[in-house]
Amino acid sequence: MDKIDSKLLRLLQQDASRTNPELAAEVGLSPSSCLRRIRRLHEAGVIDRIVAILNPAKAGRTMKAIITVELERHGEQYIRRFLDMATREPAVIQAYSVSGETDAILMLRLKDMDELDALTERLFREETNVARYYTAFVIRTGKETTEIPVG
Amino acid sequence: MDKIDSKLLRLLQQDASRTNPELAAEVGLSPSSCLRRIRRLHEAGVIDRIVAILNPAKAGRTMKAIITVELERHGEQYIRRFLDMATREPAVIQAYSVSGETDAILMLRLKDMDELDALTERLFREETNVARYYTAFVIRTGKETTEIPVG
DNA sequence: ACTTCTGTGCAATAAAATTGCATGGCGGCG
DNA sequence: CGCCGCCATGCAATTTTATTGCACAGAAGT
Repeated sequence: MDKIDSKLLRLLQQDASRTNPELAAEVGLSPSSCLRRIRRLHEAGVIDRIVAILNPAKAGRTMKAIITVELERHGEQYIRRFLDMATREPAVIQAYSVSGETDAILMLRLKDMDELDALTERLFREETNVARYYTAFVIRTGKETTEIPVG
Repeated sequence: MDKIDSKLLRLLQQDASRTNPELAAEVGLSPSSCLRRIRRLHEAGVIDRIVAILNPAKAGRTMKAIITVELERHGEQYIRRFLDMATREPAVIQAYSVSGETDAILMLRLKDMDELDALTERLFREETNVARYYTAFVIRTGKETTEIPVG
């Protein structure tokens, strides 16, 4: 993981559609060497995967909501059960168990209110062990990146 | 946006490193047609970008934290100012202004506690107009996808 | 029924990815 | 201090993929 690797990671996190010769030129290597480094980063698991990021509005998912959840019983197995249930929902794009007052935080990507209604109905009925939950709607997105600082 | 487009979007959201001939076979099209569809999705902005997703642990950013923020003065311009400031922090990977009790929610990707300390020092000093903030550390990640449900 | 538009497959061409091989730098060891 | 081995690099050859022109077929509209 030298300087060149870091630069490659930064570039690929910003735009992985670039061709190898382009990347090679950017970091000052020959295409073959550059390719081998990228492959090595893949194999080492530093690069987990390459994905397409959609424009939510144009993909028909305009609403975003963040729900903080407090459970009734806080045992590890209960939290796990709730997280598993939340994870199965396609609209849930992030699901975490967290420290502090709240037990879990969910990030949702929704089409409309009806979808939220149906989802909360499924996740927060009595037998799901949820004591309280707070729904916050995203008004403005200041930043939303998949980029992790490297180096 | 027919069935084939949706399938392409699903596939590309899961793995955009696939070659065009592979994708074409998956959706039952010739490579050239498939490529043209993908290009069209790009041009239409449905596909925003192609990025590499790193393994946070292997990239040296193991900690994740979520901070909910309440501002002292809630005016639009204050919220905007705070969001802008948060956005400039590389460790902040998501920054939203939200409805409800809290004004903003930040998602952080951190190397260690020192980094968090330094960051809170910068973001939550007196003149930043923050009344209260709650830091929740992510204990377990149940789900974390960039995939938006399509179709 | 005719025209038009749009998407498709095929084939040719250009570009990129992949691999073998030889070279050179760098660190460890004698 | 010099020798040896290791690893990354660049070059070149080969395979694979991306790209584009072209003609055709189906759907929609006139």
